[in-house]
Amino acid sequence: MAKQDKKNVEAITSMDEDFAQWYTDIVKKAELISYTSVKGCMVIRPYGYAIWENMQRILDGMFKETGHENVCMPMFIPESLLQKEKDHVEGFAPEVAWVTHGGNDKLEERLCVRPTSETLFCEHYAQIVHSYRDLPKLYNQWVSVVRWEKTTRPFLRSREFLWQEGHTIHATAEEAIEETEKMLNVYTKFCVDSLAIPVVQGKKTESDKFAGAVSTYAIEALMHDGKALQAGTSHYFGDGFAKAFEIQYAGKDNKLQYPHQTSWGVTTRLIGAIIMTHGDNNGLVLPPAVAPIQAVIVPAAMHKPGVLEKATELYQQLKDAGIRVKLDDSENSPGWKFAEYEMKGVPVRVEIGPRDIEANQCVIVTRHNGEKTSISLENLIESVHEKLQEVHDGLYQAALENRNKRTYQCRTIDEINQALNEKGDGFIEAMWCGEEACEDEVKAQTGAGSRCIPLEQKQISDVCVCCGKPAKHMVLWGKAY
RNA sequence: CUGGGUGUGGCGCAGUUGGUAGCGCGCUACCUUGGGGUGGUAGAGGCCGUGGGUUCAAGUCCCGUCACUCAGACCA
Repeated sequence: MAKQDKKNVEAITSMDEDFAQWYTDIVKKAELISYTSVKGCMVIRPYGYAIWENMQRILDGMFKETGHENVCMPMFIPESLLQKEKDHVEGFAPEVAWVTHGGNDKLEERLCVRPTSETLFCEHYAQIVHSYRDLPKLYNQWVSVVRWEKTTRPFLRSREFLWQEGHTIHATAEEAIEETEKMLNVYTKFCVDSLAIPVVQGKKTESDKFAGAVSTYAIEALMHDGKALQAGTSHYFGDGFAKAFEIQYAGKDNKLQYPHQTSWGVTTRLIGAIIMTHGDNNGLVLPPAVAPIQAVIVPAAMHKPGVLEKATELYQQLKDAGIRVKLDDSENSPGWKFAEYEMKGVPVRVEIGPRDIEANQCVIVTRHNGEKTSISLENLIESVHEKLQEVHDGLYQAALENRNKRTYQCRTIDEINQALNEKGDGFIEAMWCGEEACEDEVKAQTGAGSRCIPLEQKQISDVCVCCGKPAKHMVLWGKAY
């Protein structure tokens, strides 16, 4: 038994036993991050950063395709600038970091380290937008921001995190609303096609929307343990920021008017979403589209004549075919390598040894289900492509099944508590009257807060789950990260 | 911010009534190894998060402080 079993158990805490500890084990043992001496600030190690680079590459392509340009704003915001939009500053003030000194001299006005860059974009738009001909501006930036969080967790809630923030400005409200919806769809497509994570699109309730927004849209994902994670947001600002920052343009009719704005973002939190959606007790499981290594070649008996040569040949073939492949010819035993790359979530493993070479074949193992297949070396490239697709589809299906299994439709608060207690945490679909008091009451009594008002509505009942008055929307509720 | 846990070689841990540190993994060298963390021999490596206190004597007791972590409240 026991040797392997024991070592595996020691390597990582079981997710059923302690999900939070399992998560922490994975981020450390898969070498995604390392802690630093500043609370909430982490080193994203090469393997973790490579995942982010792949996400960036894919998303950036999607942004460019929808007409966006990249820019880069400074990281400091003067206090007076942050103050200009009232709701915005109230929302962010409690968690900003301040720069008060330059060298030894106290600054005239303190500078905040950007928690988000709406104010900087607005200041800039006021300078460059004068005519309807200047619109729209479709900007995006890839930067880090700082929010002084109290409780921190790697990827899920760190004090500094990497993200992209899109900021666009349009002549009309219609255009801006269309942009908001378009980017929500871009995020959805990215999560489904690249991360194999199913998401629910919805609108945030008044109490939950972004500080300064008219409306906030979000995609919500359900983690393996039944907790919800906000995976991306897209905000419609109307002309509120434009008015606060005095951005005006002359229309075709030569009348001055206020433009309409949006912003949208996803962060390195998506790496946390991948871990908690696809990971298992052997470690990380990465969706092929963003896996730094898509296939790893493990030679068996690699010092026997011809083995390493053959393995190198396979490596070159796969590499030439555009697959991110690694040949591990280190002195570690094959078994050690198997466990290592499982921990790191490599989607496909290719085993090649003397027996295989003799039969002109190799063994392919898929990470998500451990299935082993012998395939002819003639079909190596096609087979690996097929297997990568299989992993992606398998991951998406499993995540979808978990979500469906953990989505409960409830008519009363008692039903919510019953569902959560009997079946475990998950999404609750229940009706809502639209009153904030009821929203708060549901959370107080069940622990499940409102995640969003799904764009795809269902009629669970006619009355509010809390007060019994006529319902306005179906809300998706859940305990959140 | 509230409440719990933890801080001892690179990592994970032990350290009994206070007497000046021990184990496993990893690491280095050599040998061994055919398919799920291969086996062996010999080495290197720590003043116990940090500041103070009690004591003849502190990893061990007391106070402070910092960090990590877990559960809440808040947020991407």
